[in-house]
Amino acid sequence: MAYWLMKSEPDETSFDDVLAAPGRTVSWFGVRNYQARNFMRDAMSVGDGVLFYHSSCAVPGVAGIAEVASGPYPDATQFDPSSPYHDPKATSAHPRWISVDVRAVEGGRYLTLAEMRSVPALGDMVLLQKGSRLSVSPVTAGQWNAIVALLREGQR
DNA sequence: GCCAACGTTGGC
DNA sequence: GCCAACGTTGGC
Repeated sequence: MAYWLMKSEPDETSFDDVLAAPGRTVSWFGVRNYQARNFMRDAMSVGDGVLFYHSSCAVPGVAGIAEVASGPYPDATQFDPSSPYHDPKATSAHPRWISVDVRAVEGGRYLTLAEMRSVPALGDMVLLQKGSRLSVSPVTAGQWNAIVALLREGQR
């Protein structure tokens, strides 16, 4: 079992939006970076743990725990000329970008990026490296356990 | 809104 | 295949 951190802009899709979605599941579309795509296509498995991260917002941080709920399939928005994620070089015969389904598992308190930076056990996280801007990044088991413990602090 | 860092594009 | 120019990301 592997662990991942996936970034979403909460104005577009927040963790609460996923909790409210049918089956608590959404399609993760719009990834347009090859490294992030390759993680999703080649390394993710159904059941992998996902830290749901809110980016490009007033207070970035981890909003909850989710899981990978499907294998990879073509991202429909790449074929849609009216979508901001449209890719004119992608065809249905040769799709370039993929999606996976993500299911919300558990909320928690909001763990801010600033707090994550203060936790020594998280110092090696890909997310926290200088210049890192991958929208999908791997998380080690140790990092995962530390973050899950922090998310559960003060929760009933 | 700024800007550092990174990724992509395209001329050569 | 190099690399300058440009575009994007994302925290602050």
